[in-house]
Amino acid sequence: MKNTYGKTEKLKSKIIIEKLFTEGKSVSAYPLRLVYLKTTFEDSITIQTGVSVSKRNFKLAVDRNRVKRLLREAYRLNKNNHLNNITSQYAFMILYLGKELPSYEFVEKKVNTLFEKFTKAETKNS
RNA sequence: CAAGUAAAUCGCCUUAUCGCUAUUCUAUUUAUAGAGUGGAGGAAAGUCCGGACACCGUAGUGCAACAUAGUGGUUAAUGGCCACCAGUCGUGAGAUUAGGAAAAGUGCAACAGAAAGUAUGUACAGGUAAUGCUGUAGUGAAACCAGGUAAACUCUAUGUGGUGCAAUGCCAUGUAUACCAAUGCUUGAGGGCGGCACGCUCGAUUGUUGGAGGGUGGGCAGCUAAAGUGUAUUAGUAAUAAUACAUUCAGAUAAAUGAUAAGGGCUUUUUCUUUUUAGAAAAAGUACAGGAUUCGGCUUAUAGAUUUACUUAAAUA
Repeated sequence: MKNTYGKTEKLKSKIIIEKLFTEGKSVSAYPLRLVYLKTTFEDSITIQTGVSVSKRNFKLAVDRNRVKRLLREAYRLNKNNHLNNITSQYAFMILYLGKELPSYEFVEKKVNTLFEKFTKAETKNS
């Protein structure tokens, strides 16, 4: 698996997103929160991931874009460390709950702890 | 030189690694790989004006509402822009304007003054049967057939149909012409028509409104070659227009243009060297801000840098 984050890996379907927020479980590592749900996709992709930043916390579009880019980048570079062994299909949504612009280093660290928590929670369940 | 005024321009760069998006070519396992080429702004912002484009029935009359307000020009169009005149501010270069009408009406008016209008006081003079009946003095910008004020109502002139690409057209998927309540069928419910009235018009075999509920919530077109951009010449004081040549320059949709590392610019501060110009080192900073149908303006935000034209009374050198 390469360090890519292309079109097919992005979570786009409105139905799944709605379902994700109503039925999904979550783990958090402040200021990040991961909402996830076991679903089935039509494509052969195992995981689809989206990224979201509240308009309330970041008024300017420039800042929102910046945070989303950082989150995507951290996910792209670190997903193989955590998600290679997953067999069933998942929908992910990563939320940024903070109010200040973070540095990349910080985001990367938090994403790693976030996925560690996630794998722990899921292995316990199954 | 310094301090200013106006106009215009730019607004970080390079390399490496890992990525994103559109598209072209090649290969095949037909959705993946490889290679190539595009990929945010001067304001993309606010959504304040005006157009293009699309639909609503080519959209009537009156009232209301809103906008504009010297003269001329410019444009697809404007409430924008340009030129000139006038007022105000500044030594000046320039800046700025709320620049139509007070003999249509209503309202308002500091200080002074008896009084600023349904008022007539005081002193003196004149006059009468009698009386602020007449004149002068006094206050004030203004004292009665008079003025001021329209960033007060108002009047006048001119203009404005509405809704916005979530418009609109098509394809796919899927369902409920079911249930409950109210009301109506030519003696007309309700809609079209924007705020009201008139007027016009559609209208019931599946009517209309409300309740509760079911389904979709995907894709394609619209969607980027245009009042386009650059250069030059000509006309014009200018806004702008015409001609010639060159050029193709984002199309995403939980929404692409990024991340990391290294180096270099630029600015400021401190320290050191030097007669000065300047040089070296360290630290900090490097703005405002992200397309969403599109174009022309306006408004607001913006670290820092550059260019051109012009001004300077007083003070200082």
